[in-house]
Amino acid sequence: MGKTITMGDIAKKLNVSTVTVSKALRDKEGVSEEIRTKIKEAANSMGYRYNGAAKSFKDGSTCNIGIIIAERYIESGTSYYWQLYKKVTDYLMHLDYFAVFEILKLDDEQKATIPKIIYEGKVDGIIILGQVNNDYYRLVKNLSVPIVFMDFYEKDTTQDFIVADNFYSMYLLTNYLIEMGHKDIGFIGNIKATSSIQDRFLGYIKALIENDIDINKCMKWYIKDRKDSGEYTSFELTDTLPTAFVCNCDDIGYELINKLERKNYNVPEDISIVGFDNINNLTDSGVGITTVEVDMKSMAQTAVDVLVKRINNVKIKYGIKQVTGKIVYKNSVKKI
Amino acid sequence: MGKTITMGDIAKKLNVSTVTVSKALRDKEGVSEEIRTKIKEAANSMGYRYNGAAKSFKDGSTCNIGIIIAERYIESGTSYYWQLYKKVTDYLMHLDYFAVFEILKLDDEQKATIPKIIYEGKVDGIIILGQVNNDYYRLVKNLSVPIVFMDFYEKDTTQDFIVADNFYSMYLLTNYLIEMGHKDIGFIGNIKATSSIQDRFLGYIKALIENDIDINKCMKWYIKDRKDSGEYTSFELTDTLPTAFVCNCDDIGYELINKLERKNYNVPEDISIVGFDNINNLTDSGVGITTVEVDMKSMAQTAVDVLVKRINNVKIKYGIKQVTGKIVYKNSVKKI
DNA sequence: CTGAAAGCGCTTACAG
DNA sequence: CTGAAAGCGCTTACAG
Repeated sequence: MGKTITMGDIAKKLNVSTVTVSKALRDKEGVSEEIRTKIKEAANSMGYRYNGAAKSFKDGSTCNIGIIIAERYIESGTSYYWQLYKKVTDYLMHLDYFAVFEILKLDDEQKATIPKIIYEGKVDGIIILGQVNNDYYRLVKNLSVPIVFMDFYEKDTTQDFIVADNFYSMYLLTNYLIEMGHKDIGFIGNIKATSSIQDRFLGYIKALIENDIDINKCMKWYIKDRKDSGEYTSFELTDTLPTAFVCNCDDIGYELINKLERKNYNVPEDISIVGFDNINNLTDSGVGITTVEVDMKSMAQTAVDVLVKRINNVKIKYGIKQVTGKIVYKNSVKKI
Repeated sequence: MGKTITMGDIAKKLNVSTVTVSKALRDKEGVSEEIRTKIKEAANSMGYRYNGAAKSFKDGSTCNIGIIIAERYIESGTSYYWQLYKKVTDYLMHLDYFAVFEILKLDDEQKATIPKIIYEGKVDGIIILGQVNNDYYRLVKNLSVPIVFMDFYEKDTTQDFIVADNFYSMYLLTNYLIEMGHKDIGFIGNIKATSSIQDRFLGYIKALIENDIDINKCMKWYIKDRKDSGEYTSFELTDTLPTAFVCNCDDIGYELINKLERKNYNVPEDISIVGFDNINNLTDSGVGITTVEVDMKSMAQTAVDVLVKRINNVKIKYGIKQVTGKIVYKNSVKKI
């Protein structure tokens, strides 16, 4: 291949300065339209290619944001995280940043290996999508670039966490069940697995407490759907059943309906169900789960806005930002 | 923030040369272990951050690959393209490249706007994932960086296309149906929507021809599941039904089973079904569709390998590369 | 093993 | 509107 064409080459050919070429090509002011046109034409015909690295080098910023997602969150075809990832990327581009993607391997997480995008100095900041283990968390939070954590948080007031308002949303949703006459309400999830599940659980408990419902009784219907490590396991129904279940997510909710229907319980006639996430499934029997829809767009924008401010050294408070979701009513709850 | 620490700063502090610092930090030979250690420690304590842009600038390559996916392919939570994207990224990182993601908006596709990653000179090459419209295709294929197209092709022998072996796989799968005694076999898909669907259709037709099955008869059971533009539409069953359906993809296959079950036809007892993609669903009635699993990993690696060769000016032949999939037998076909 | 020198292609700040 | 000069932080190729 021939040698690379630079702005200097165009300048020489047209007998103008490199500065003028730069202004013309990058649509900056300070060039007459006539010369600008001539320069753009020359650039085209000479096969000029803009060198982004030179610019990044010059002004000391890559305009790249790294997005790190642990592999386990994106192994299945369906994943909430892909949608979040997409919305983050969308908004980044809107602000003239680029998304550089890194998949965090289990091994690198456990050994707390420094991310390649950092080691290679590829990005101005990082967004970590989804909870990571403690060692890895400690590694990345001490990195030399700003970082924002999404969809989980730690007890650390000097970092930025963007999460859905799990606690409050599930509190509202459980209250709704109670208003519909339910008092025997189980919970499905593993409250040690993630901060999100735990907070949803606590919102559920708060609603029980406020309504003088016996928590110990309801705990008989606490069913674990995954290991503490987050890995899914198949779960069994309890011997007796409550009149309603709060599921930590819709996926599990639909699985629950399946299990119930096979034992000839119908939803919502026999048992009511609420979930979280608003995945747009329907069972074959036509049941859609009443659920919470997380405002992913707003989460994505908040995360990016915070990160960009950190990069630009805008002083803002550290801490958790909770993004409020909305309840989506379907047909999985019956008034009793 | 203080000023940026450079290799030069470390060098000055330790009374060595910048060259030595560079060698030490980048794990190159030519430094004694003693000095290397000292340099690494100093880098740490001084808060040094490697400047990837400087390196890119210096050696004229960004080590970034752009991945472009049209927004319409990733709007739903579930998408084949996310998995392909993930595998491409995985392999890129394995080769020390980074993935820069760009979502192609419908508007930019229709107006054939130059990709931002190109305009900003961010990448050494591009992979386009999924079929794009003709104007956009013509734009990008004339860009100044190497480009590889995945999951579709055009009649253009001077470009690189990596596709699944749609034709041959569907030919095999249809033959299997015929071996199981089926002669009345319908097809669901829109053969004008994408090259993949069209080729699957042609593989199906080939099997019919070879087995002297009346094509015109089978065409009575050709059902369109989407518009020519690719947008999904809901479809109706034909008045009479064949004994088997070839579905252009599993998603549609599961939708078909749903429709059939609501009309009290059972799969595979009354009607057999085959699909494509091997999405790991099961109907509530416990049916899994016999299908083709595309070797996504191999597709991803092939695409990346070709692109990297183009970037390095390795002379290889242009054209289509078809990656063979495998048939996955489940329980949606009955011998009749 | 160690290092002096040159250069990658842009942009900024300033002068005319 | 136009442009001369300086400099961003590395790495390569070579000499000692």
